[in-house]
Amino acid sequence: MELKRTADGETGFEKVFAFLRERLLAGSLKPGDRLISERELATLLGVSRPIVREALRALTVLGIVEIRDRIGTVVTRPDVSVLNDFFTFALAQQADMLDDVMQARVAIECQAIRLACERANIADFERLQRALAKIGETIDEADAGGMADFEFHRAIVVASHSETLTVLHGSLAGLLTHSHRSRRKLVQAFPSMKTYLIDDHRRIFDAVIARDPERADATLRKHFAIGDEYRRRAIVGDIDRTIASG
Amino acid sequence: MELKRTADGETGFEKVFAFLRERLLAGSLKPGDRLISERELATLLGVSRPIVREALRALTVLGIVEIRDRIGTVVTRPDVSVLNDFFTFALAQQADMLDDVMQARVAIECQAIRLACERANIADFERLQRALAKIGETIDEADAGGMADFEFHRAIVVASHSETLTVLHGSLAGLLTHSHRSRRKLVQAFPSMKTYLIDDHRRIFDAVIARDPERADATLRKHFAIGDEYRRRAIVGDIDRTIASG
DNA sequence: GTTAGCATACTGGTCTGACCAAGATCAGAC
DNA sequence: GTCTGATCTTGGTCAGACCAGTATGCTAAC
Repeated sequence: MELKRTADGETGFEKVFAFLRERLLAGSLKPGDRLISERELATLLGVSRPIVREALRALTVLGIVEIRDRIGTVVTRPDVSVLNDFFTFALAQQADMLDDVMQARVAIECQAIRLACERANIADFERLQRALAKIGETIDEADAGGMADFEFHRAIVVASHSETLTVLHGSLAGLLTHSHRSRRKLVQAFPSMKTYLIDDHRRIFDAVIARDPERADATLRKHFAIGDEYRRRAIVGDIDRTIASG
Repeated sequence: MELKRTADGETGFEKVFAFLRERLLAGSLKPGDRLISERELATLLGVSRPIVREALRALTVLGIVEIRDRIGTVVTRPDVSVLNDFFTFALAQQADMLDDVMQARVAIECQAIRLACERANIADFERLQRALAKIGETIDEADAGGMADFEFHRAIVVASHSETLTVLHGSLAGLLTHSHRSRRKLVQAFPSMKTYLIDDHRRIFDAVIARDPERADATLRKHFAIGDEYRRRAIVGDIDRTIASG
C-alpha cells in the first residue's frame, strides 16, 4: 500500500489532475482525442478509480472533457457554457459583481469593434444589418427586444474574427442576460429609450461600415455610458417609488 | 438496491450536484457555512460516498466550495480566479491563438487603464512608479527586463480595482509569458527599442497620473501597436537571415 | 466473398465496506 | 481551572464487485 500523499504532500486527485493538465496544456491531448479508460488511468497513476473519476469530473465541469457513458472520456473543444455555472453561483451571493463584469464586457466589445472595422466581411455586415433591423422591429417587445439587442452586440464580436474575444464575450454576456430582462422596465419607464436604442445602434453600425475604428469604439463606449445612465436613473426611480409607497 | 438512474435518467452525480446547487442558489447555503459530512450527505441522498465526492469536487473546481482535509466542506465566497483554470485550458489548445489572446489582453488593459484613471489611489501610483523605475534599471537585462515590463502593465490593471479585469488579465498574461522572452531578441536587434520601452511607459504613466482616460487609452494602444511593429520587423529580419544563410 | 448475428471484452456508473491520519471534543487526572 | 489523552469524526483512499449498454470480432449463413 502506498502512502496517501506523495512526497510533496500532493493529494491523489491533484496527481491525476496535474497529469491530465500537463498533457492537455502541452497539446499531446487535443480536442477529439479519447482518453484511456478510467481503469487504465488508475493503474497507470497508481490510484484508485474513484480518484480518477474525481479528476475527470473536475475536468468535465471545466468543460475540458466529456465523459460519455459506456463510451469513454473524450477531450472536447472548451465550451463557454460552463462559465455560466460559475457565474450563476457567484451572482447568487454577490450582486455587486455585476458592475465589474460589465466593465469587462465593455473592454471586450470595444476591442472587438476595432478589429471588426478591419476584418469584417460582407457576411458580417449582413448579420449586423439584420440584427439592427430586428432591434427596430422588436422595440416594443421585452424579451424579443432584449434578444435582438444581444444579437447585435454579439454580431460585433463575431465580426472581430477573434476566437478569444468571442469566447470571453460569450461567458461575460451569459451572466448579464438578466439585464436584458430589466430592459423592459427601462423602455417602459423612459420613452426616450426607444430612439436611444435605435439611433445608437444605427450609429455604431455606420461606424463599422465606414471601417472607422476610433469612431466605432467611441460610439460604442458612449452607448454603454448612456445605458448606464438610464439604469442609474431607473434605480433612483425605484427609490422614489419606495419612498412614496412607504 | 436502487436503480442506477432515477426515473428522469438523472445520474447519481447530477442528483447530488443539483441538490447542492439548489441550496446554494436559494441561499440556504451561504459562504462560510459548513456542509454536512460526506457520509451523511451520501445516506441522505441515497448515493455512495465516492459519488458525493465527485459532486463536491465539481463544486470545488468551480470555486463554490472548499474541501478542508479532516475538517469538512465549507461554502466559499466565489472567486473569479477559478476562471484561470478554464482559460488556461481553453486558450492553450490553439497555438495560433497567441495573436488572438494578445488582442484580448489589449482589450482588458485599455479598459483597465481607463478605470485606473478614475480609481487609482496613492498606493497604485507608487506601484506604477516603482515598476516604471525598474523598467529603466533593467533595460539591458533580458529576463529582469521582461519581468519589469510585465509588472508595469500588471500595476495598471490592479489600479483599475476591478477584480474581473484583474483575473482575466492574469489568465491572458500567463499565456503570453513566452513573449517576454522574445523581448530579449528585440532589444538586441533594435537599439531604438530602449527609448521606446522607457519613453512609452513614461507617457502611459503620465496619462494615468493626469487621470486622463482618453489619453491613457490612446497612448497604451499606440504602445501595443509599436510593439507589434517591432515584432513584425523581427520576423522579417529572421526571414532575411534565413534567406541569407540558405 | 460478403454479410448478418451473436458472444464477449470493454466502458462508464455505482456501491460496499474498509483502513488511515489528523483535527475536534470531552472526560478524567492533576 | 488547566492540562492530557482517549475517542469520535472527518476527509482521503483503496479494493473488488456488479450492472447495463457499446464495440468488436468471430462465426455461420447467404
